[in-house]
Amino acid sequence: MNNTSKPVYLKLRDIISESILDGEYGEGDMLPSVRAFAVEQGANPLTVAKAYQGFQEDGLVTVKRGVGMFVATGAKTKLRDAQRTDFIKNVWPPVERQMKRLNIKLDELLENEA
Amino acid sequence: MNNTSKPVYLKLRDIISESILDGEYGEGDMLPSVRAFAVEQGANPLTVAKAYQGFQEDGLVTVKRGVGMFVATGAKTKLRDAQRTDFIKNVWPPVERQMKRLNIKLDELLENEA
DNA sequence: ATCGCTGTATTATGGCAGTGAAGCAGTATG
DNA sequence: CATACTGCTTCACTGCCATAATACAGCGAT
Repeated sequence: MNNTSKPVYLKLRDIISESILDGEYGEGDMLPSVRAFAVEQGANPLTVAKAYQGFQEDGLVTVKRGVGMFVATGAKTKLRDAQRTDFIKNVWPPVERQMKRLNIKLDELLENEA
Repeated sequence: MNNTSKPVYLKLRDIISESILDGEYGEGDMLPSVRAFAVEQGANPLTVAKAYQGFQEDGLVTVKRGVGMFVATGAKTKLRDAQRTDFIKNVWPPVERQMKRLNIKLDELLENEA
């Protein structure tokens, strides 16, 4: 499948991103600890740490060693902008190319839902 | 990048797919030999063979041992249908989900080209 | 039959990514 | 200081990808 073949740490990264974007974790909130999140997701603590690592490199979370990881100020906006840019630059172009090549119209895609 | 991180044999597979879809290799035409295509693409013959292997398993190419590999009858349609199904089932849904989450409208995407 | 092309199988090697187990290091609280 | 939480570092295992050298097997033309 598409989701099955994806590395765990990337899937975790997506879960966290979505949680922040959806407001489940507001700015200043503490994220679940590495171990807690690992148990919750049935993953290895180290794998969770690897997922978290990317966020702190991007300045989306603030790390207080010995305390926890907190959603940085402006993280939601920053994350949204980054994902929008990535989508428009990297995700959409190949999708559009494939649609053209296969002659898939937007109509066919939008019918499939209410 | 997106293209750089992709395994070589998958990239080769894509190149061949596009060539067939675009009619560069018509039905009945012989595909480049493993060794020739390897030189052309700067890859290893074995890697090319691995790329070709998937096509014969899907019945898209006919193998004449000692002669070469030929585009099967109906391959173009078959390939097109398979890719359309895959696109609609596996590619589009996550794209659409992300567009909703990031509030990206189709208008923004379609402006960027003539 | 021989030569030159075709695809295929075998085995081995190097590199890299993902995952995992244990232990180290920092901080708050008592 | 002791405890219990936090993140983080180190070492090792696994599997996949790519490459390589070599050999084998089928076909066509000379």
